[in-house]
Amino acid sequence: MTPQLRASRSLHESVRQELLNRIQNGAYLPNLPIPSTATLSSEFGVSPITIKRALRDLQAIGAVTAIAGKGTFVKEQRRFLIDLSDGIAHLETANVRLMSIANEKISDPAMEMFNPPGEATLCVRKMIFFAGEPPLAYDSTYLSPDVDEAIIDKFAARPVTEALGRLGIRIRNISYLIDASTAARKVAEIFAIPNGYPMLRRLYKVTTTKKGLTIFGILQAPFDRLSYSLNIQSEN
Amino acid sequence: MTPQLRASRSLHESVRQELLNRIQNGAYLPNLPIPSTATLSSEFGVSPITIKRALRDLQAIGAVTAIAGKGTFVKEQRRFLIDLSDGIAHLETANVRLMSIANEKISDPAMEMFNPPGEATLCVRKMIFFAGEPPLAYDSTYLSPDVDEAIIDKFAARPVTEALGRLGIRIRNISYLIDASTAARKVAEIFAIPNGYPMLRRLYKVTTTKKGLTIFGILQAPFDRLSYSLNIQSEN
DNA sequence: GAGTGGTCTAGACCACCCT
DNA sequence: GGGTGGTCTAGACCACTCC
Repeated sequence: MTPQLRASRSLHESVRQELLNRIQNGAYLPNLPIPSTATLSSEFGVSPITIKRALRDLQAIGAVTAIAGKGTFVKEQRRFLIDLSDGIAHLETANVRLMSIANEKISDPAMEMFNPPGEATLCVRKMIFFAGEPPLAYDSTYLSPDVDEAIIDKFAARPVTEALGRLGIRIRNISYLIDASTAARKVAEIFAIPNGYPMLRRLYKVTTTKKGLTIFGILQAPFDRLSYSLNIQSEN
Repeated sequence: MTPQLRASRSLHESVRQELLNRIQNGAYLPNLPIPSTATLSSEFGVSPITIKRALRDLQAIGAVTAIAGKGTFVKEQRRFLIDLSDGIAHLETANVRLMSIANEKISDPAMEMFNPPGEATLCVRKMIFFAGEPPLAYDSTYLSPDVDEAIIDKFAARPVTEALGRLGIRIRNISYLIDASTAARKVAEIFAIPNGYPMLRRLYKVTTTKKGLTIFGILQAPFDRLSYSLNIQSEN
């Protein structure tokens, strides 16, 4: 019954590779549980601890989700694609859930590229998701503390570019910084992903035609939920 | 001597958080070793295994690098920034090391968005790096198998857009897909990073004015080495 | 109550580096 | 030879879910 383990530098790595193959081959199906740690332990003839180690690595790369008391489930892979070719991240059909509004300084070091204001800003944090699906992204928008109440309300209710559209405010320029990061504790809780899970981030600075209104922010999503496309036509 | 551990859901998480704080506070300095597992074990009053668990998590998020036989070192954080505003990833001053040239089919599922050819292509794989620095990126370029020898040579020696420039071939259109991923075994070895390490990827499709020459490829880099910027001026 | 995954510990062995 | 991190195992306890 003991399957052939791939030659590899370590046992847990071989186990991980074999389980991953089964997932990719369809031997284990999305949204269904894989055999329990105890079962796999006897099947592979290795310690339960080694199985757990392999499963933990599979969680880290987004292949499975473990729920204590229930089992370990194969994760369904479905990525949302945002096109940035016109500078706008189109999310008109998305839902928004406001998480918090607080006075806060912009602290992320990657943000320094945009020369953000040193003083405290008004930070609007929200989740972006589609009905019936796991949360897509977490957005932190930083506004000048003296903006109108009406503007804050719009940013609390809709994604950035759509909020601007509904307010009738024109965009002058958008700067993006796209990078990958690892989920901090709070973000990991929100998305129900392990601490340190890879995140795709888009930092933005939006300048508008409305005097004094410049918007900074970070939109981040688990790496297996979102990607960006971009098309550039050569001039002439 | 036992320091106060942050209230948290688990011991190894508290330890990880405390060590991360020390790194960010400058108590542990870049490129220098932190105390050994045994030392930390007695300092925190927890099992060495728990320390190892915390250190492994810190490796996974790119905070430290462990070298068996030497110690665990704080990783220096320096990210290279590529501007994509004109569609070109400028890498003129970078060095290139050819890794392999082989006939291969394009297999990455994310690539399907570009409708790549189903038949086998010529795959040129190379490292991109700056002198005296750890490798920056790993590029896989897929060419039609019937391209000229001279063209293959240029792609083996230089980054894609620069190779085209030197060949005097004009670009008609570039499509990008930017996402995050986790390092497969082979890639992890090349970069000397742990298996499953977060990677920032840029998939591309370049169409040219030269008849029949369309280039597909994937450029990937460890998440803590590279990020992309993009600036969009609003028309009118 | 039985089964699940998550955590923590103890102890052993290995490969590697440095002196 | 002594120190380092990496691996594997055994065994225990917990919180949770489902029947």
